[in-house]
Amino acid sequence: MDDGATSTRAGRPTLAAVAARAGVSPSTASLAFSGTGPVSESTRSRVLAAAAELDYAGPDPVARSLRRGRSGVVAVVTEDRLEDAFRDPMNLAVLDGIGEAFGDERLGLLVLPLVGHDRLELLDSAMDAAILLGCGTDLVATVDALRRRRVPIIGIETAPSEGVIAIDLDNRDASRRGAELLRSLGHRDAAVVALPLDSGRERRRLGPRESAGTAFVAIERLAGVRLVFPHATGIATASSSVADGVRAGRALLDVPAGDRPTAIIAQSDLLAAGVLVAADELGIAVPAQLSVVGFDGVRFDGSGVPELTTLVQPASEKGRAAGLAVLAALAGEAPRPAALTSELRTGATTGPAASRP
Amino acid sequence: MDDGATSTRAGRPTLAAVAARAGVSPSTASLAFSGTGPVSESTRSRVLAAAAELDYAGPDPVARSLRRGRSGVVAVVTEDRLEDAFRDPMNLAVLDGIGEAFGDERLGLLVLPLVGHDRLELLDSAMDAAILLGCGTDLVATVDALRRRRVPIIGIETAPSEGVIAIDLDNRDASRRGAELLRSLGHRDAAVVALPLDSGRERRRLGPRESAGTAFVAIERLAGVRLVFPHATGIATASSSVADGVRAGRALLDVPAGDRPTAIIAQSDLLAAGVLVAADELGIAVPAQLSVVGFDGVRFDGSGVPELTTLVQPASEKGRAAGLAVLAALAGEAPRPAALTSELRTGATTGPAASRP
DNA sequence: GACGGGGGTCGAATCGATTCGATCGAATCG
DNA sequence: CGATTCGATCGAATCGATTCGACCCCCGTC
Repeated sequence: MDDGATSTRAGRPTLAAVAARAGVSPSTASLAFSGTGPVSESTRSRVLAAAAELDYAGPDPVARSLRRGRSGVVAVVTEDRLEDAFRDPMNLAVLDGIGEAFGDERLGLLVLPLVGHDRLELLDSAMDAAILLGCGTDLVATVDALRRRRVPIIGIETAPSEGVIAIDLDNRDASRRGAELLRSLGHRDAAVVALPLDSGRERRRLGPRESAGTAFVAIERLAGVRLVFPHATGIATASSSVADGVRAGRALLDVPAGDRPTAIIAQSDLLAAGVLVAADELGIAVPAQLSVVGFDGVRFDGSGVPELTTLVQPASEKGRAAGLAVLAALAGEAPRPAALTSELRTGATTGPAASRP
Repeated sequence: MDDGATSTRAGRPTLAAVAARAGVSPSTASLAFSGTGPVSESTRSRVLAAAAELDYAGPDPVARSLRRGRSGVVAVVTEDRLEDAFRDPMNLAVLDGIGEAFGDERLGLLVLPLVGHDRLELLDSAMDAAILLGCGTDLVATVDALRRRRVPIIGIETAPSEGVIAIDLDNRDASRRGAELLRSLGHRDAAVVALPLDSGRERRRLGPRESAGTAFVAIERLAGVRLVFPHATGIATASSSVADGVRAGRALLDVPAGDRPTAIIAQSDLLAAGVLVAADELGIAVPAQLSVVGFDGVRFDGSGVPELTTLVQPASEKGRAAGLAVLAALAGEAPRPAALTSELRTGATTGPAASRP
């Protein structure tokens, strides 16, 4: 049986061994470690001494989890490669908020990028709860798999789904407010630079209507814009990054001046920053000739990006809400969903529409 | 016993229940799921049908781990808050490299930020191996705790330590080469903008000698520079970010022209980018009046940062090497350390030393 | 027709702890 | 002084699977 592959555990002392050495029963030794229940001080120190002699690291987490029915692990499920998922500063803030909410609870974060062909098999890890972070595409399959595991599921900005505790953001309404600002400044229309719309992640023109079931956030934000500019069109990017923003910006702006939009609504600040770079390249003045609205409220301090007009979203609040929802679910309390709101911050990238030449 | 806190598991069917329903023994049902061993096609489908009827999600990962002695989880230990650790693009690339190396092995990444007062308790999670990512400060305590767990430990750019499989980078030599480029361009000295030096993370002047036992990478890179410019001094930043680079840059450059360094060696590209911003603010021309060297080889595409002269490090290679080291250790093979090298890439931010006025 | 072999199935031990109820001695109280 | 209670400890069941060896039956072979 010892094929060398089990070497991980070779020679690891067990609680029983420690108990034997200390001259107590395993149950008492367990009590001494967990701190629960009454154990005399002398016994406790005898057990700890025996543990030290054997170089015992404490109760095996796996065995403990089995017995307790808790693993102390919360999965963060994302549909991106890690590199992409965490390049988005908003996701990082969310992660941080989660950790903050956990506080003293000893919960580890298991990051599960559902990418590749055997995607769902990764969900075969021990977990006490799952947080869906950047999930839009295969939500149904993922949620089903998790539901079968009887694990609380928290969805951050996911399409509503039975049994998923929702942490929502007012994506649609916030986008509408951004668009309204532009309209009030005299803009008659706006082009959209959208977040990735489907799992394919290819860059493409936005159609007149985008089907749901793809990236929920992108769809919602687009819908908000179209409440104000019904014919708004634009480009769906391959990722939320400055580089893709530059590409989209060039595609929209590097055209005869008459065809050029007077305003661009980017669905993230990284994309907006890219659009600004593209405008700069092409000699288009912002906000004199072009207004740009972002989304997120990323801090670009010191990196030369002008202060964006953008919708500031409470990203770490999202994480905190998700973390609290996990704790509540784990405590057997009622589901604790949350709905957060974004705030329009007027920066230096929006201004009155230029009169068309 | 059912205090509501165990609700996670309430009503979850077990393999035994599935077996009973399918009219087979638990052992056979197990075989049907694991695919190991001989099971007739009819039996297998009967078991799977029973599982579907009971909405059984497959064998409990915790119980399986206990029996198998493998949890399928690899811990990534960092000494930063997640937000800070992952803001560094190099760490992201490493993470991605790890995932890439794992390939088809179903291994999840458990992210453990060792921060806060009860730091080490987080290591009480199930794990098959641990990768030390941004660890410099409390290496000894961390390594001890992991060693007691009898878990393979992979250290990425950590100070050498017994029992830690090292994935190293030529930090010292690479920095030396960067400094030599500057010397060959006529620079007589260079100021250093260093990565954080201690866990305190406060910004401060570099002393003439920095003690080891703190951030290993920063020390090594500094030592490399001092092989060429023995009296090099500068500023230790609070974090590797553009914003902190700007602050450090201002502190070094906003002085009477005679006191101003002709060259700055930043220990990361983010810091270097910040220095460039500071120089721009102060009207200092790069590279005419100031040469700047970075480290990492971050791609700033499209964000207006000029092409840095920098030491391009193979970040995802580091991750891949770490991942392979994990796999080797898990397979019971001999330790597989790695030593990677960086390459000097000459960009547009270095030039001949300006003759002092 | 007896025997060997192999595929399919099952029993039972095991992984390493936790925890409930029982036990036992000592201290408290009436 | 006997009864009661409380604190400390122990035994044994349990968590949910995996896996080794045994067993059985059917088939092919000599």
